[in-house]
Amino acid sequence: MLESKYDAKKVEEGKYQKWIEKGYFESGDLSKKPYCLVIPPPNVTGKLHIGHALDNALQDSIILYKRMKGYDCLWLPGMDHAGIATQAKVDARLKEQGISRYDLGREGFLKKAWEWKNEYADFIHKQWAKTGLSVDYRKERFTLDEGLSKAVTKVFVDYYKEGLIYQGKRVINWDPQAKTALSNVEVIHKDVKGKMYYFKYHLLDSDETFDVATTRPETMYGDVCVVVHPKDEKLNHLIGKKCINPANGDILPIIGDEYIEIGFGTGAMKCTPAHDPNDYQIALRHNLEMPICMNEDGTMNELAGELNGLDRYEARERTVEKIKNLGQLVKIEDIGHSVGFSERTDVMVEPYLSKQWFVKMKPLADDVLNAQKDEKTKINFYPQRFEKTFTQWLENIEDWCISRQLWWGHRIPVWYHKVTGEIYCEYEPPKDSENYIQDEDVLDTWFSSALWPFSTLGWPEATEDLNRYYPTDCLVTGYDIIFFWVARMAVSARHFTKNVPFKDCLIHGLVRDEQGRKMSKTLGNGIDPIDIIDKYGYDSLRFFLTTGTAPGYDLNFSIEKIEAAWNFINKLWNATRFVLMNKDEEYKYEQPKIEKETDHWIIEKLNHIIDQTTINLDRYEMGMAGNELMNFVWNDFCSNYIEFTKATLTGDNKKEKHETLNTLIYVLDAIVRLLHPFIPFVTEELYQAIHGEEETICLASWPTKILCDENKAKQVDILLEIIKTTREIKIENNLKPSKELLIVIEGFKINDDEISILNKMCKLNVIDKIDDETIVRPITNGKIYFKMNEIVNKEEELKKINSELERLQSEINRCNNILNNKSFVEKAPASKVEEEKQKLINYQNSFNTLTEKKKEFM
RNA sequence: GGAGGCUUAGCUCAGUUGGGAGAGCAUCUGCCUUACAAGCAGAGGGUCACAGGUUCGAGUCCUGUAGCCUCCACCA
Repeated sequence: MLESKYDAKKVEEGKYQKWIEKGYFESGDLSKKPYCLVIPPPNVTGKLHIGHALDNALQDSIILYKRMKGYDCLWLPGMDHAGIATQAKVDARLKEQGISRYDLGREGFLKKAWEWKNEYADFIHKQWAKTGLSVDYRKERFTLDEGLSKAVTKVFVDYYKEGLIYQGKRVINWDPQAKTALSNVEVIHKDVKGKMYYFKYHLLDSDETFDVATTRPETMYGDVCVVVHPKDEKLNHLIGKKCINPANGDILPIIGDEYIEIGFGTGAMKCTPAHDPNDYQIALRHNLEMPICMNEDGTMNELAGELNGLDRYEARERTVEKIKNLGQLVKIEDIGHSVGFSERTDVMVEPYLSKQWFVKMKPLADDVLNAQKDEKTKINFYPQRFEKTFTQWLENIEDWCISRQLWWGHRIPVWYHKVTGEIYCEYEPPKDSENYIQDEDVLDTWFSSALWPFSTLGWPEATEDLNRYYPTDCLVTGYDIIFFWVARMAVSARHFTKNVPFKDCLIHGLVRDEQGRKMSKTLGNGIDPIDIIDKYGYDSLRFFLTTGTAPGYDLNFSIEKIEAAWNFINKLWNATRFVLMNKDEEYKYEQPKIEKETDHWIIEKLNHIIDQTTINLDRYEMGMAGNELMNFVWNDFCSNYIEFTKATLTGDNKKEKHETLNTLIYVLDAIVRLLHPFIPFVTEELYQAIHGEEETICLASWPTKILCDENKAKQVDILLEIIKTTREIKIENNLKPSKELLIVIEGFKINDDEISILNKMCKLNVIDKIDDETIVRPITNGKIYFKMNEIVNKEEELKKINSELERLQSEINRCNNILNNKSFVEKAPASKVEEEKQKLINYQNSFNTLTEKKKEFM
């Protein structure tokens, strides 16, 4: 017997271990159609947050649903080494111990990093277990696995040989804390308050001066010229002349370039090719020097003279001071501008000239864009609008800087000949390795993630898994990593597998806090999913996460809604408890016969909800599916159907009672299965309560419909009208709910079953004739007379009748208007016209009923 | 500068081929009724941001306006 309250802790304990032991989540049943998801691999940097919980819950719901639908489901788990993020964490840990990675050396550091990885992988596994992830652990992968590393090497070498990877000296985004290059997407632009410094520049051998503005005076030590627009009438006379850099007294040529916008700022711009991408382009055009004035850690180098070794921000202040002392500081303006920060370390990114490896993205992106134009070769985005985000990024794509000056990651498979400097780039290291030095850098972590859907299945080997499960069916991820990951997977999959990496891409939003703010460490408003699970259970959290919002939109965390989910589960729990406690020793479940009208009614509702849930899950509308299910369970099943059955369950007829139980259990079982993708743990508990502990819902199939008679079902809708009307009458007339009312029904043939239901549900009995005080209420195709022993408050009743008549009149007018509208009758679908006609008849009936009654009060 | 989104009941939000506005929470009234008081039975509450248009019919499609939000790109 189930306890009277749902206890999530008890329910969820131990189930996952059992499921895993029994191998319920293992793929490979070749008799079924394959279905495959690969998990977006979490970084081995820390605990999983609520965003992971959302992402995983959605995937698990899809997988559970598909498994019940009879697919051979592979949900492939794995983790990402997360190069820069993990290295930063390990660095921080070492720092606590008073050592730096340089003390350990590359090998020693990597050992520490693997220790870190194992520790956090363990942590992540525990969290996955708490959230019931139905993944196939036999297929688990890690991005630094041998197989995946092989895939990475192949991709690099092939790209290189095809001329799609090249090495080049460029101004890239430099993270001075991690001391590595970054790609464009790893730079977060934030609006910050800054200062614009205006300096007076002197011409060489002349008294003439002009002003130059900059936000970064510290880069002046890397300036090579001053640029004006050749058509700028105020300034173009300076072209060809020379001026003096106020920061260090260098002589700078003044050149003309159309990059400058006339009228913007002072019209003259200082040019620092090694520390600004635009200046770099100018320098290329004019064949200028590109001196670097900073070190890798963001301090100044010897070019800065006496400021050598100072941090870039301090150097800025000192430089301004210096120029001020020269009397050449014109003004300082407070401005707001956008500055790039490193996504991982959050330090200000320094544009920095350096030699890096790049992927030529344009031709690769074009292949994806072309494939996207064809229904047969495209990725389907849910919601669709994200396709535009995806394609627009690909259309404007820039080359991808893939080398990172880190140790934790896939080492670049490039060797330089010690003597000739010749590049060796092959799948295997050079045989005469003593003559070569391998490139020190590793690859961007996203380089390996970009291969995830196929490298995890064994590519480049032609494995059975790859053959069977690729392309994968769906990828579930947040909109925040469409550029980082989704687009790059699409690119590498198109190039190397000539296919999509996944057929569908379900995009979800972020989980925000109750006020709709982004969760962040600085705000301290993050929600640890484990805390919620401990308090309410995973099922409540999951129901909230999967049904709390429409696809693609952010979800505000809401403890209220978690509680609402808990309440719902508790409701389901108690409904099950009620059904099961009515079983007696002689009872044995049999397929229900569906004879009573109420049985037809609930089966019809069940059929409908099976259809709806299926449709909604097929298009990833978990929110709609969940809400409709909840309404069905709560209203149709609990409030109505269970209440209907009480009439027979409390009676003496055992056979009838058992038949009722058959239907109850039949519907309940279907409900539990329909809800399994949403609330996996409690549905297992209830499933076993129904079928016995040796059974498991993990192997159950998706419910199917059975026949029922819609006309019989419709009778029950009228019965519900009677019940509702009666309850209203009681409240309106201050009658105790327990008081029995006697009624006469016209226009509706009621049977004995229904009479006992009425009596049970609203203390109502049907008689043949009433001749004293009555109230009349219309129902569909008929009316009810209520026998009132107390004297009816005629005034009140008349008021009610009048207002109801008014309402009916306006409804009648509305129907008439529509039906008299020729265009409507001609153009609207016949069913719609018929519907309106039927409504009109009902309204008129009701109107007549009340008009008649009104006369009695006049 | 480019793109996308939002504006619906007091609050948080659903509303998918256009066919009479929904949920949860909150509020009010009445109930311990053989599961559930974290419950049950009722009730109130919305010119669906604004203005046009298409249509027999618009919360839903189109155009414009206003406010808010997000992403991308950015000028020293």
